[in-house]
Amino acid sequence: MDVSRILSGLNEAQREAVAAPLGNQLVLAGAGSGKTRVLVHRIAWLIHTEQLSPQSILAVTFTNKAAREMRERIESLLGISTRHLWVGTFHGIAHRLLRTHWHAAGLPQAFNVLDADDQLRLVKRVHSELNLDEERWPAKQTRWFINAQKDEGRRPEHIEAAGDLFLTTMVEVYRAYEAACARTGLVDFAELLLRSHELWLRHPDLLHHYQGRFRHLLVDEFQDTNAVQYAWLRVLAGEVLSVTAVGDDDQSIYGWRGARIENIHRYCDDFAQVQTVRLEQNYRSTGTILGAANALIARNADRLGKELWTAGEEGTPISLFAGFNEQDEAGYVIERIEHHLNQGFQRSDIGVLYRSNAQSRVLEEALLRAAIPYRIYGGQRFYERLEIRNALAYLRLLVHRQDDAALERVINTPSRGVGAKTLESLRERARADGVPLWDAMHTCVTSGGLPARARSSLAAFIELIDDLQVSVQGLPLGTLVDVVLERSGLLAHHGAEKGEKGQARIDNLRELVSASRQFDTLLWADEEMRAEVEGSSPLAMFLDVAALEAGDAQAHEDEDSVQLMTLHSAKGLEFPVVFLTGVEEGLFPHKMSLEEPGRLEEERRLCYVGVTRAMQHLYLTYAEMRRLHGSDHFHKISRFVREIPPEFIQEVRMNHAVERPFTGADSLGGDAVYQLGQRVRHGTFGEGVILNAEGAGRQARVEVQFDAEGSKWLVLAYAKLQPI
DNA sequence: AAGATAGTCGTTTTT
DNA sequence: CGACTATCTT
Repeated sequence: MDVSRILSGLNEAQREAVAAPLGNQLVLAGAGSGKTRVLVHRIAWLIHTEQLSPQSILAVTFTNKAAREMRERIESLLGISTRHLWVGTFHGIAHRLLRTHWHAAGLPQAFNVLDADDQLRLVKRVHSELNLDEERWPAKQTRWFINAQKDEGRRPEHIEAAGDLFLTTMVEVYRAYEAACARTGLVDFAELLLRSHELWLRHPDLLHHYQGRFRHLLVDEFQDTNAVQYAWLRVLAGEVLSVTAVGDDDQSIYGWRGARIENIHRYCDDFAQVQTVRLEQNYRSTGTILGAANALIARNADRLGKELWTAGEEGTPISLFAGFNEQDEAGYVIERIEHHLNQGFQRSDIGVLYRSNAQSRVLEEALLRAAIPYRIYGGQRFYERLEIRNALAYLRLLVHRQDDAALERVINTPSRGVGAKTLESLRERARADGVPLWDAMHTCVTSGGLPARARSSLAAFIELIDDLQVSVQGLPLGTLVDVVLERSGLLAHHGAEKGEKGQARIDNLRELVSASRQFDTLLWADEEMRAEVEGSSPLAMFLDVAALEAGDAQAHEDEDSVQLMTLHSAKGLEFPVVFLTGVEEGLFPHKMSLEEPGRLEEERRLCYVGVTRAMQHLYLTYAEMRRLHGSDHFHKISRFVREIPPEFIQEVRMNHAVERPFTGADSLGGDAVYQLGQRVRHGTFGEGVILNAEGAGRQARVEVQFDAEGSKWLVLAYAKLQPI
């Protein structure tokens, strides 16, 4: 492969970034400017032209998906295996380091990763041990506090809390929580980062080893790094390694969970001779969409400054639609979706975006009614499902008996007569002896202090786990998981759930078996990975994958479908047609963000992200009246819409497609002619008068002012109205 | 130990 | 309004 291939097809700025001499570089990559492409080609360039060996490159991303994509693209560009290249998420890399250097990091070899759900349970337990009132001290708040502290790199002893009841209490819980984690060998997500940072600081020999191994570090989505991640990177780079930071300050939308946009500025100060390259040519959107995006983001202060441009078409104006209410808004979205589908777009070419998840329902219902297949992002993911978490808990116990979080989850699932009281005495025993629950359980069984029945239940549980461990010895991973599901009684337990739930749970558990089998196959096909199993086991490695990667929300759904998601999850994606719904003051920008200017700017960046997802057609829609939390809200149009110059926007006429008089189904299933002002009778609501109408055919709806019930929007096809 | 019921709360989310 | 939880009931 020759060098020209690495540079061909790149624009001047991209080429500059890719072919820069080895050194510190900041790539400010605007939306749709070919950021991933530059990263991938940069790595190829370093290997090819700077003669860096693949193992001397470390590339860090935020999501597993991004890491996977980068790996795949490097492989296809260079035609080499990326096995020796370190590409992964911050958490994944930190985890790998801790697994390798567990001893130096002060962890038990078999430590388990604690996910958000188990973390909350643990916090609750610590709360009750400290006799904190759940009312006054919500566990979620404490979890948030602990994670925020860890994200900032602070241990309890770093927090100045004197005289402040809130802080003193939080620090006390933080301490007790840490002690519980240490006792039971559990490491939460933030801890992975914090501890591997401390690993660098406390073991200069290890740090030097890695500084010798790596030559260059690349970080994607730099604007999303938090304080620990930045510190980790800074220490690792030291004075010897160079760093490519790629990011876009205008797309920083995770400030609320610790991301520090300032890290981009700090990078320029802290690292020597940073060369900055701006990628401003956009290959995604029309001139109109970019004009709107540029104008919008220009309202933010303290930007590094960037203006997107395109060599392409101006395109069509942005459509702005005002609905009466959210149903009306959804009706318009459906109508336009159908229009674009008729034009020849695929359903997957269409993205429907919203600020908060609660908004998805009305849209879903409308899509369902119109029989348009859709896919909704977000929601519960595979490894987060109850039955899967239960199964993983059994597996975790097999690997690591000290895992209290796992033990608590399954000791009585399925129920085997270990109730709340027994569990409470177990916890007390564990607390008194300063040991994990498993050990306390042994003590209780042998030395008494419990009713005979509870003792035999516990003994049976111990035997179950120990027996499982023995009988599972030497089995291939898939079979092992299968046996555990069967013998633990989980399969029967979940299968017995009524309705379709039971079957769905069984299906998911079967899916887990096949996922583990697949993982096993992959593992044994790979020399390198097999080497890593030394000192570990396929099961332990599978559990790590499950902990660090939540999996997809929907099981392989491959039907062409319209894509529904929040603005946050839309980052990094693009669609020929985009609907940005609910552009209303209070909703977007969200009312919680209105007070602090900083948060409002983040909302604006979120809007910028939304607008720049669109390639050809962008729709902004809002509802004049919206039912939220059971009451009506009358929102004004979002300020963000006003911030877009009017020349880019075309207001769509309200009451579109209304035909008056118009026809629709009547109570006998035939067609009837209706008019505004006409009196009608409804089966349940009684008599009323038609005030308003919109849509046509199956979608035709009318607003009826009922004499007794007030006014309601009804779909003619279902309402079975009788003209009077 | 399941099932019913009352009470609460209501951005955004990855790892 | 409706999803989720905690608590009470059988």
